[in-house]
Amino acid sequence: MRMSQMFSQTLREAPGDAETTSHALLLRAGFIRQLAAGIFTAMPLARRTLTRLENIMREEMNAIGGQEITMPVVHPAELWQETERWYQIGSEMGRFKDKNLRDMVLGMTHEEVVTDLARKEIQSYRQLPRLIYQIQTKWRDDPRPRAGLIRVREFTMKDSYSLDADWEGLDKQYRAHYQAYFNIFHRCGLPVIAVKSDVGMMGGKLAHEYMYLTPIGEDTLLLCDACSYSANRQIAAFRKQAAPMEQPLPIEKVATPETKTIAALAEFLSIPASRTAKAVFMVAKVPEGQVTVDKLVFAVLRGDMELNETKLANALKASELRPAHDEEIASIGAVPGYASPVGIDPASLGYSDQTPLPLVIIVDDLIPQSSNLVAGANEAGYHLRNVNYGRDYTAHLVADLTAARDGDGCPRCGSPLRTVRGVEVGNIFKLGTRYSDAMGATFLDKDGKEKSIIMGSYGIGSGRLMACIAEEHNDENGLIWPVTVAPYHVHLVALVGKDSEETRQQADKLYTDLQAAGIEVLFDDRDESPGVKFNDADLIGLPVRITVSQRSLQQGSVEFKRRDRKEKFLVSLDAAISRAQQELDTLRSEIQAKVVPVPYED
RNA sequence: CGGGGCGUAGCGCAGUCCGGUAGCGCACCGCGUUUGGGACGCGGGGGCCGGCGGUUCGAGUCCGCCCGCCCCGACCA
Repeated sequence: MRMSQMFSQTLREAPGDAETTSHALLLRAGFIRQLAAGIFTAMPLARRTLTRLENIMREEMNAIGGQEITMPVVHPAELWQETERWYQIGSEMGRFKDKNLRDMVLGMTHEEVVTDLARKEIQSYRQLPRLIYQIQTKWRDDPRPRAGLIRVREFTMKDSYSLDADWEGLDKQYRAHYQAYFNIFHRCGLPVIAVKSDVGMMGGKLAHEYMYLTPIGEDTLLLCDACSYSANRQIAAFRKQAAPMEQPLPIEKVATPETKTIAALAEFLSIPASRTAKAVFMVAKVPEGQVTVDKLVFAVLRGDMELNETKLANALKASELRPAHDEEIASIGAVPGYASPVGIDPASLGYSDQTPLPLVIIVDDLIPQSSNLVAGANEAGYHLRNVNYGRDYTAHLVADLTAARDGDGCPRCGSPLRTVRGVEVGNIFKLGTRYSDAMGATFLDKDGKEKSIIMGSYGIGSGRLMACIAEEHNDENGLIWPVTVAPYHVHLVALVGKDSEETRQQADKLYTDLQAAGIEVLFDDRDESPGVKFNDADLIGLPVRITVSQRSLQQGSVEFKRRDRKEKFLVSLDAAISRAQQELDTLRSEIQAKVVPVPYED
């Protein structure tokens, strides 16, 4: 490609709203342009990188038996109603009506369409296992797009779906993806870790997320350096420090003026926060069939713990959670700041006039193991000492509700956990029969019985992957693309002075010869000063730069420079092509050395 | 959805407090000079100052409503 002909330009200054490195550099180097919040155009350079990423994904998917298909972006709503996700997913789903006023969905993922395909195509166990995948546009109307390509609304995803006759088959395909995904990221030069994760809106049994660790990440992960336990904070377990059980003492009401927070209460009574119980009120949307019911949730945690909303939502099977308003709290007779489960009878409350919302009382699993806690008295300015679960109150549910924190004990080995931030670049889910049951995707097994197809789904966002690679590989001058995903291999810079027609001709010839040798070249043939050309080359970040100038030609040579190194060196014109091949091969083998088997962690 | 910030030329910004015919740098076009780390001279083009409404003789500037974009949080893959 001749830069004089290229559609995109570089920018000297990044737009002011680009705050993350990858966003600013991709904009400045002319890779991406924004159309609206979370909606971007891939310009020619980005398009080439994306194609390379996607081809790596194709190779790895094909290697584990994947067959590429393309499913529609627009789906009839009926499919999503069959699985009830039409009712469970909120404003994140793009919905519209076609000209016949039929409800339609913009695909945010493709389980429904795959399951519909499977129930039509698959009749026999002889047709299983299968693995299909596509690289397709998704629309998820995220309430808050951010950081350039890291979190967007419209994006391209490689999504694959496994279909199996038995659970062993699913496990096999899941493990095949587990390694194939590491291969993909490693071949793209992106270091990642796999962590156990929440299944979220996908439903299903087990999930891992592939995390690129970076401070700009929006997920918090807990890692154990001792035993390699790793999990998203949303589901991370940890060893809770249970206090020794004591003989239950009689309840005692104490005046505790102006102690609306746990910290204030603990200080006022001179006790550790772990001797208190904390009340957290939320309103949960809980799907019941085709309707969603709002429920007031009264969650009780030990005072030194923090609520993990994902764990709470999972325990309640809630699709949405929000903090309750004070009026809602008051409606059950609790007093905000001094709320207590004591004296609130879970059985007597329900769909009554006093309580517009049905109530669910749920306690953290540490609470039944904690004796003589201080809890609210449901009266402003008063608390109760020696409150004991079971004796003084009970709950509808007991579950793990608390968020793991930095330094908490690893659930496996007890060593302190460490928190890091990460961006999720891929995920794998064991869906099981969540979709095939709902949509009647069955097959006839060997034994003549009709069974549900067992499914898995697996995704990698290509734009986010490109952004993470940009975030990882750059310096103060610009991007530094791994050779496997660089838009071109070589940046050929021609420094053509006034009286150097020969330089121009040599550069043109080298451009043609490099391409003839199968090397992809970006040729800076523009009428620009050397400074501009070198700065643009650094900004765009192709792996190898070759400079042709009168100065080097006088020695019969051209100048080579690797983008990731400082050194420059001269190579004779005759040897330029083979040296370029050699440099690229070296770069390729440096990356290939990182593509290694990764032990499976369940 | 809550909190904060910002919308003036392709990009970065000034001008808004205190109303009086819209500016700077880069980029862009033409001519000439220049060519190893963001050159120089001369001459040019480009703006419904986010939108609508109001106040005023007069609004980029004051008032109201709306929209868009960014950041933090909630949420989410």
